[in-house]
Amino acid sequence: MPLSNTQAPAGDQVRARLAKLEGLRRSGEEPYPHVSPPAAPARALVEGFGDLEGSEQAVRGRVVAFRGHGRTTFLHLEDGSGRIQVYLRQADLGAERYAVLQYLDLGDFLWAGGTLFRTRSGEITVQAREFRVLAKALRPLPLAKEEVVGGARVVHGGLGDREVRYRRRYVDLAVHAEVREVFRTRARVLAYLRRFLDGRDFLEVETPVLQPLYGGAAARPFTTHHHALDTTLYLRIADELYLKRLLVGGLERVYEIAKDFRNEGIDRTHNPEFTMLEFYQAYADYQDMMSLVEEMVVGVVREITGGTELTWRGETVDVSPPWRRVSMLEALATAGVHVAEIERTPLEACARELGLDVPTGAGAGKILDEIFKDRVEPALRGPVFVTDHPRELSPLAKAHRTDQRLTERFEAFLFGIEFANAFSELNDPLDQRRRFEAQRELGARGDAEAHALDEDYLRALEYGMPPTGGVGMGVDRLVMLLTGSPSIRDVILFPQMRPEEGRLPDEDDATGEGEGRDRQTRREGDPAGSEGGAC
RNA sequence: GAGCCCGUAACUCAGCUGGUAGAGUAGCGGACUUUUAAUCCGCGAGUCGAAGGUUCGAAUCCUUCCGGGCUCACCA
Repeated sequence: MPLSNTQAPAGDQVRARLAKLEGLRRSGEEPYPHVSPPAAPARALVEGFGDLEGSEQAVRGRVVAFRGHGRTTFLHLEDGSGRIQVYLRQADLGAERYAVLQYLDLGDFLWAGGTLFRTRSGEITVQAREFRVLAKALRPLPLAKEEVVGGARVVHGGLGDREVRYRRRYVDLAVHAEVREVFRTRARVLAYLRRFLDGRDFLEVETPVLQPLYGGAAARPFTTHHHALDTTLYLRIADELYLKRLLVGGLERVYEIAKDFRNEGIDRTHNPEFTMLEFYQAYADYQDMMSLVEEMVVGVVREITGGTELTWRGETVDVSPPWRRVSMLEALATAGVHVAEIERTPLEACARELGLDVPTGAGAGKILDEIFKDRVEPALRGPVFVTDHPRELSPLAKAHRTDQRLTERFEAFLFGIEFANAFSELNDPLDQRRRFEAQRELGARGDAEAHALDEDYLRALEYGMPPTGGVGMGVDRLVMLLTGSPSIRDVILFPQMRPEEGRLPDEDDATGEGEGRDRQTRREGDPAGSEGGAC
């Protein structure tokens, strides 16, 4: 038994629980049975109490509160539906079974069966005739206690350290029902988006995560290597170019909910891997896509909140269509910046005047974007579509039908956060080649995020792609807004963190140095072993 | 990458201008047959993020490092 090794560093609480584990076994209670007797959801019993009072019922879940009173014990079980109280009496269970309760802890999983009743103080409760341990917990959970003070719910305890909450999400989830709720909402958002697109004849597809050439966005990629092909592969930064190849192939409406990977900084709105919804519709342009985005967003807001208002960080907006649509140049003019020419020299002068740094190697479009971000973006409370970006910034967007300096593009903002980006997709292969070449020049001048030239994509366009509207939507950001989460980390179950230095000392001890090393050796030796092995 | 802040028991935190640690919850022991932050009595629990330095003496002061948060920058 490696138990002794685990004990010392983990402290007295783990030690006590290990002792109780043995106590359970000694009393003939299997601490980790394979199955559970059937049980009802806690909420079903509470809500259906009117009809169920006095009936035999069973519940199961995690022990989240425990109050012993000598020959009586009250505890609360929490399952996926909610909480319910269980009342256990020595008189009902018999002295021998009742004594087993001393080996229970907060955090254990338990099944209990008995009569449903209401206590003197009014709480719906199962008066247990029998119980079963379903799984023993060896580490203490920082379970919160709640009290009601003057009608307000006051929570004591819980897990506050954000680092621990993100790193040990299982604890965060186990202890905070509201965190579980965020991820249920996330799932509902995803389901709604699928339903919305499926209902409009979009086909859900899957395209490569590992790509020989990355593209579809301006970003630095993660690089990896395929051994058998002996070739460099990149984790996708976007699936755009693949989806548009499908348009060439005659799939007129496609979408993908894709994990994208960008080798960039991490902050409140950026995680290195994130979920992007991209959808493309043949015979549509960016105006059509604006309408579709409006419809989609108001639909998902209705789905989640029941209304059309969204509140985030103390601000409330109404997402009912139509949203404001403002071109980049108009917005700048409104902000007092009049841009006569999209030329490098006057723009640079303008940026300098505003006290902005002009990155070396920045083209006219980039400078315009800088000015925009500084003067306009912070004031965009939304919902709003910012449209018609300069060509240079949008190498995959079709030139604007009335102004060749611009493209037919929009970015959608809510609360100043950009959550969608869309174009009338560029389907002129010759223009696309020129744009790629311009990007290559930017790259040569040191822009690490310049788009790569993708010959196969150009070849695809040369076969002919219908006029198409396309949208990329940041799902995580959308979920942030829908759940009132201030950080993207609150809507990603396991956000990227710096690796923990080594393993926890007590876990090292539990596994044993030698065993850990063994395991690694075995894994590394495996391929060689199978080559020359018994088979 | 820059600035500010944080890291003390399982959890939430206190520890002033240096004298090697405290509270509540959780845990352990005891009392208690309708409690609900149950209550009452008692007890234990900590490489004070890490390493150096100053000092007779460091959780406390200094330096560096590690990890995190916020703001900014970067990032459509």
